[in-house]
Amino acid sequence: MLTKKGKYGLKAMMHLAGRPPGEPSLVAEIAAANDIPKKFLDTILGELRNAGLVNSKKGKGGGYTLARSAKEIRVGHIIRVLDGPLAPIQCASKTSYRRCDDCRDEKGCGVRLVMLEAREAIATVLDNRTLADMRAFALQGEAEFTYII
Amino acid sequence: MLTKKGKYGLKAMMHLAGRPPGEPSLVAEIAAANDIPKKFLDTILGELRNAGLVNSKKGKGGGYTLARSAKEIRVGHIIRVLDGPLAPIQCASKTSYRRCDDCRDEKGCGVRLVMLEAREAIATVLDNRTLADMRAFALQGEAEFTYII
DNA sequence: ATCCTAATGATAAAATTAATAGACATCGCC
DNA sequence: GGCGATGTCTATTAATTTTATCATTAGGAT
Repeated sequence: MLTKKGKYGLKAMMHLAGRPPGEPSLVAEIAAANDIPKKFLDTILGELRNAGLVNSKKGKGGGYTLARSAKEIRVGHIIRVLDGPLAPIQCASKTSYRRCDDCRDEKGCGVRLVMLEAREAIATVLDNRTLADMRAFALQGEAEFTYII
Repeated sequence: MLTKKGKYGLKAMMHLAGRPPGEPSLVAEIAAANDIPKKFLDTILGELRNAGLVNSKKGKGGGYTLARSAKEIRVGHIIRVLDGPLAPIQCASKTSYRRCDDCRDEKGCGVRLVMLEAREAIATVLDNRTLADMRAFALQGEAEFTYII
């Protein structure tokens, strides 16, 4: 399960992806638009900046912008930064493997082997979907919605 | 990420799957064999029993057994019982959907749409893999291991 | 220089969830 | 009835997540 941090982060990134490139958004603005506690969002965007996914500018006319085009930002990357590894279990993670302290014989651990499959499945989705895809999905869903009305 | 509860539960189920069908295992035995705190395992097996995945018998000669054959127990089921929904976000869950309180327009929520894909990918793996598969994996990994030696 | 704006950082409080322990009840067999 | 096992209930501890408070730093405009 994603934490709220992860969810908020994704929403904030979506928000940024929806602005004309280069035009910064204020944290307060993003927070208000997405029902996110402003201060929490501050730290979230801070982490995303440290990870090189967004840029920030202080002072008047400042705010946050995407560091790259939305096409070049993968959903999996955002989630790893905010919520940690995608794998259901650390010994099945590729980007941040760690041995289980319990678990005598890792090679013969069925749990791990199944979780490797799961990790693969998750990563295949999340590392191939970009912010741009996500945004396109949203607009499409939106359109279907208004069409029905 | 799985919690320890989930991981311990899977390991315990593997343990049961490895016994001749019908022959009960003691909690103490399973706990010792897998480095699981006995009391914690008690409650885990309790939940698995309530979910109908294992049977228990008290008194001498008692213990836990699988409620069905290992081929008929899906990994996804075990995880759902112990750790909750597979979906990365509740509004993307099929078995226990819940709306996000934030999120004005669910239809047009890109995050949700991508997470629906992710959920699908995860469930495809975990709902098709059974305890028996997991055990087969383990034996195979084990074999490769000893082969290398 | 000074003032306003906005991000930054450090810290800590509150809330939630996860992980474990203990004591006692219950059940079933011999 | 006594022993060997699970079952239940409660409490405690630890870890993590979420939010709030307050002070700081940097940039731009006047």
